[in-house]
Amino acid sequence: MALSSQLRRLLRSSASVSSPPSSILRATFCSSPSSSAPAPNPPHLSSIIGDDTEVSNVPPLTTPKLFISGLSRLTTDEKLKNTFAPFGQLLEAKVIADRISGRSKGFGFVRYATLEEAENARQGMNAKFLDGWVIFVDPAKPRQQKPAPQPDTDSSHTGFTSNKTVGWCG
DNA sequence: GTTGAGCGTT
Repeated sequence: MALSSQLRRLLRSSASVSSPPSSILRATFCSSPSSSAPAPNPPHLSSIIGDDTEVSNVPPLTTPKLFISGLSRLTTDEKLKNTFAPFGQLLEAKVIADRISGRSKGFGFVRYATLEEAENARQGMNAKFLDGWVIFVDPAKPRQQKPAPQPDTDSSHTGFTSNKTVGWCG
């Protein structure tokens, strides 16, 4: 069954999904009654505890491209597109599949026109169900650039190719 | 025929 493996996957990343009990964190900040501590730099508790912002404060996205992970292997591009379409204008929606086997790798990318749409889709579809699997929406990292910039064609015009292997005297 | 870590074929 897919549920068991999904549960295992959820257990792995439970740190970023489950909201930790705030009572424990607040208890940590309770200063001990021992007044021996001079506390030369009293911090503003309001800035530490914060408002209602949970520990996983969602920072604004810096890219309209989103990385969708946890996809079902049956989920395809269109399903992804239809799922993320209501959140904004999709410029791209693709499920990455292995070119050899042709099957999905279980993750994909969606790109919106603006950051707001991406933010909306992220907060709307993160840790939600798609094809029976819990998907995760995260900002995508810039794709691998071109590997070989090819600075110049060396050893083409000089003719100085060290063909002879340098043999170590050792 | 699916068994699950992670960032793409152009």
